[in-house]
Amino acid sequence: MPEGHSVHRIARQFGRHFVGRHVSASSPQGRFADGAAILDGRTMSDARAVGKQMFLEFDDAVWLRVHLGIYGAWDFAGDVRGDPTTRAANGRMGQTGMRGASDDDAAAAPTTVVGAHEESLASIGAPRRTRLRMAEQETESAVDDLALEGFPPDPIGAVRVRLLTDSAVADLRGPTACEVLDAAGVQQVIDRLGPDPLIDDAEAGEDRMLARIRRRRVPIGLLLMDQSVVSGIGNVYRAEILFRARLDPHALGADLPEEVIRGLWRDWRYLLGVGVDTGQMLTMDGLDEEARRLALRNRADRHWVYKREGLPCRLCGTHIVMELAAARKLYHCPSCQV
DNA sequence: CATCGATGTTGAG
DNA sequence: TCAACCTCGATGG
Repeated sequence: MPEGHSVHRIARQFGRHFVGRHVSASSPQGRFADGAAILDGRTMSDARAVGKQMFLEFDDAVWLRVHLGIYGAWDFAGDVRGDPTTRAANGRMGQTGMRGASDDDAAAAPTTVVGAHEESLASIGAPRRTRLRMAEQETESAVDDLALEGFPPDPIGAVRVRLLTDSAVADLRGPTACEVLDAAGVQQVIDRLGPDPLIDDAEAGEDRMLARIRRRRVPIGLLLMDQSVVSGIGNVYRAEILFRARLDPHALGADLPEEVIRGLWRDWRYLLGVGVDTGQMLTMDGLDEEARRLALRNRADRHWVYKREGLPCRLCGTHIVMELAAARKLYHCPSCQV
């Protein structure tokens, strides 16, 4: 459910708090008991994201591949304070913003309350925990509850995998993929993926995406979602990138001018960077500051076209159109995007 | 309480 | 092309 930016942030979180640490692995839910047994007791040696795929490496080149799919979520807790990425990785990464528990929500959580309480918890030697699910829960009582909880906290819900160090815990629930692989298996997965702006060299990645789009007589709206064409773009970024390019989703890849395709790659690279830095899918930087502030206030209405079916286009007033494309909702402005 | 839907992918037909 | 997978907050009764 998270698009590429979230997965990169999760990998960063593992890199900061788990890599180099001895890890206890378990499957509280039971569905990954065999895999957890393989990982248990090893030291994590690397954490990498490619597009929406994440790979955690353990001793002896044993890898865990995780794909969150549409429901999946990592829930971090423990001594992870002082980490600028913490709040983004906290909470249920991957839930929709509408349901209040996305990385966007977590990233938007006020930092003052959290910091103050963590400070006091540390000073009394109590277990520290920074699981914060949504800004709305950051009340006095909610934080007091945190203080009463021990470490590690009991798993909440159906936890497929729990990775635990002496001071941090990560719970995985609802992934579409969760499997142990060897190095060759990891390479096989990566080989099937298109370029990722945060992994591939800028020029080489751009050329690769260009080549993969130009030889296909397939609508660009579908190609951007194809992870073998370019990695990490999901339904939100697809709609927003196409609007930002004023590009008709139905235009065929093979018909697009080279410079247009290169522009798509560069915009994706830019948006991904912003997303990784902020934990939010900020796609409206073209708006004037006041309009942007108003739009961001309501998280259900913070994009150019995504989920804005029937609403007036922010630029021309034409009703935004939604259609199903390959069973996914595709939004665009029929007037601006030609 | 039941049902719906979601930032996704796979594989059967 | 479409159902299945999988989880849970939101929604409606």
